[in-house]
Amino acid sequence: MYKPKSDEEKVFLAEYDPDKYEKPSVTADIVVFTLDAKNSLSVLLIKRGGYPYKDCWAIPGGFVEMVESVDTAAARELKEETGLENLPITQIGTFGEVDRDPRMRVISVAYMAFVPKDSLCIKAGDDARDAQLFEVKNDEDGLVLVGERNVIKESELAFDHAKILRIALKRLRNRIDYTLDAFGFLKDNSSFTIYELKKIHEAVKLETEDTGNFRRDFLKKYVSTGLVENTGKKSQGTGSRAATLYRIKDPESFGSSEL
Amino acid sequence: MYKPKSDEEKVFLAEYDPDKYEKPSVTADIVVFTLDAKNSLSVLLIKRGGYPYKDCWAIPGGFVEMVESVDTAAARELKEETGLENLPITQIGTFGEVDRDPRMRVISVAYMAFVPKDSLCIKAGDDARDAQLFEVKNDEDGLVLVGERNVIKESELAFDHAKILRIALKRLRNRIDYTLDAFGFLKDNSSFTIYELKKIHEAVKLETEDTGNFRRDFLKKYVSTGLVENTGKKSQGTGSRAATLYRIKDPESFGSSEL
DNA sequence: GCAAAAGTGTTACCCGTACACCCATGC
DNA sequence: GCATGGGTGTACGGGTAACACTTTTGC
Repeated sequence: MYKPKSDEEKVFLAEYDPDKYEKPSVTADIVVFTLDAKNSLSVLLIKRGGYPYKDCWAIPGGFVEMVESVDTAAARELKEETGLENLPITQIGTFGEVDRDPRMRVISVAYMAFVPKDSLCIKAGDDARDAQLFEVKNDEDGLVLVGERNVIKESELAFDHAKILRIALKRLRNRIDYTLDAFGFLKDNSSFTIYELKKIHEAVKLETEDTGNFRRDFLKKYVSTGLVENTGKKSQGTGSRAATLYRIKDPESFGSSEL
Repeated sequence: MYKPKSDEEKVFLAEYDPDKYEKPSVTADIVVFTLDAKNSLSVLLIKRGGYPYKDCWAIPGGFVEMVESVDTAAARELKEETGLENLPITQIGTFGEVDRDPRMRVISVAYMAFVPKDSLCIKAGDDARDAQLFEVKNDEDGLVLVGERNVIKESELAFDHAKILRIALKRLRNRIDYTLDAFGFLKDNSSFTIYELKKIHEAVKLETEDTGNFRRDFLKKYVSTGLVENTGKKSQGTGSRAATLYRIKDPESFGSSEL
C-alpha cells in the first residue's frame, strides 16, 4: 500500500482529477481450451447476441471493472462462462489497435485457460446458451473451427479475435514443453495415466509421440523432480493392460508455473 | 474497417454511449535495454519529477492517447525518451492490479526495446534530463541497479516497476536464443563482428560463451540461413587480429521476428 | 614479444529418435 | 486370438560442450 510522503503529496492525491483525459475501455478476454470427446484440441466460443458483430462467434470476455484487477476480471469471465474457478490463467497479450471495436476505443487483455476434458457441459445445438466448443484445425490459409454442426473460418470471428486465437495457439504449443499447462487438461490430476497426458500433448502439437520416449520424458521431467508421484494404484477396465496411476504432488502450488 | 450490416445496427452504434461505465486509464511503459561502456546490460530509468513516487526512479512511460494504438504509444514514449524511432518493440505483459497507482485506476502495458550501444547520450550526473542508465545486477534478494554515482535496489523503484523489470529481464534472457533481439544492441547492424555479438549474449545471459562454439552457432543460425551475410571487409585498428565484418541482409524486415 | 581476439580442429559425451519387443487386459 | 495400450531395451546419429591450438594485429 502506497503512503504519501508529505502533506503536499496528500493534497495532490486528494485533488487529482482522474477525468482530465479521455480514457479507453478495457476488456479481459479468455481463450478457453479443452479436449473434446475425440481428444482433439477445442476452443470455447460464444455467439454474440448484440451489436456489433451480432451472431458472430467470439472469444468470451467482458469489461474490466474498477474494483477488480485485470487478472481477476479474466478469472471472473472464465467462471461466468464455464462455472469453473481457481484455474490457472495465463496472459497472452494485449490488443490495442484504435479501431478494434466500432462502438468505442477498447483495449483487450487476452488470457488463456485450460479446462479438464468433459468438464464443460455444453451440448451440441444447445442454442439457448449460445456457447459451443469448436475443434481447432488448420487449413492452407488459417484456422478452421469445427463445431458439431457448423464450420467457421477464422476470418468470420468477431473483432480481431482470429489474431488473438492464433497467438493463443502458438503460445500454447510453445509452452506445452516447458510449463505445466498440459496437466490442466486432465480430467483428474490426482489420478491419471501417462497415456492420458500423451494424448493431450498430441492434441496440442498435432503430432504423435513415441510411447517409450514420452514415458521416459515424463518420468524424468515430472516424477524424478517430485512434481508428480506414483499413487501406487493401477487403472482398470480400460480394455487393455492396467496402467500406473499418477497424481500431482502439490496441486495447490500448481499455478501456470514454469519448470 | 467494420461495416454495420443493418440500419438497426447503424442506429445502435450511433447512439452507443461509451461513458456508460467508469473506465481505467491505460499507460504504455517501455523498458529500454542497452549495453554500457563496459558491455554490461543496462536499463534506462527516469527520475519522477511529480507525485506520486516523486524523486523515485521509474520505467519511462505515459498514457495511451485515444488516437493511437497501444503499440504506437509505446513507440512514441521510446522516441520521446531516447530520440530513437522505428526500433522493434516487444510487448512483455500488462499489469492491472487495482492499486498500482495511488492517483487512480491505471493499467499499464509494458514493452521492451533494445537500443544500440552508445546511442543514448545520457551523461552521468546530467540531472537536468532526469534520465540515467543503470547497470542491471543481481544480488541475493533481487535486482540491483547501478548508476554512475548511485545504486538502488529494485524495491526503491516506483509503482510495480520492479516486477515489470524482472519480467522484462526474464523474457529477454529467454528470447535472446531464438529471436533477433541481440542484433538490436549492435552499434551498426551493417558492419559488426562475431565478437561484438558474443559480448551482447554474454551481457544478457551473464555467462561467458566459448569462442569457437559461438562462432559455429552464429554461422549456422544466421549466415547459412541468409539472415546475415559477410561484407567481405575486415575490421581494423582493434589491437588484435582483423575480424570479418558481417551485416544484416534485410534490415527492413528485421522486426522482433522469431527464427 | 606479448596481449587480445580471430579462427580451426578434434573429441567425448549426452540426448533425442527410432524401432523392436514383450506384457497385461478386455472383448 | 486379437486389439489396445503398458512398459522395457537398445542402438544409431547429431549436436553440444570442452578444450587445444594456430593466426593475425596493435602496442
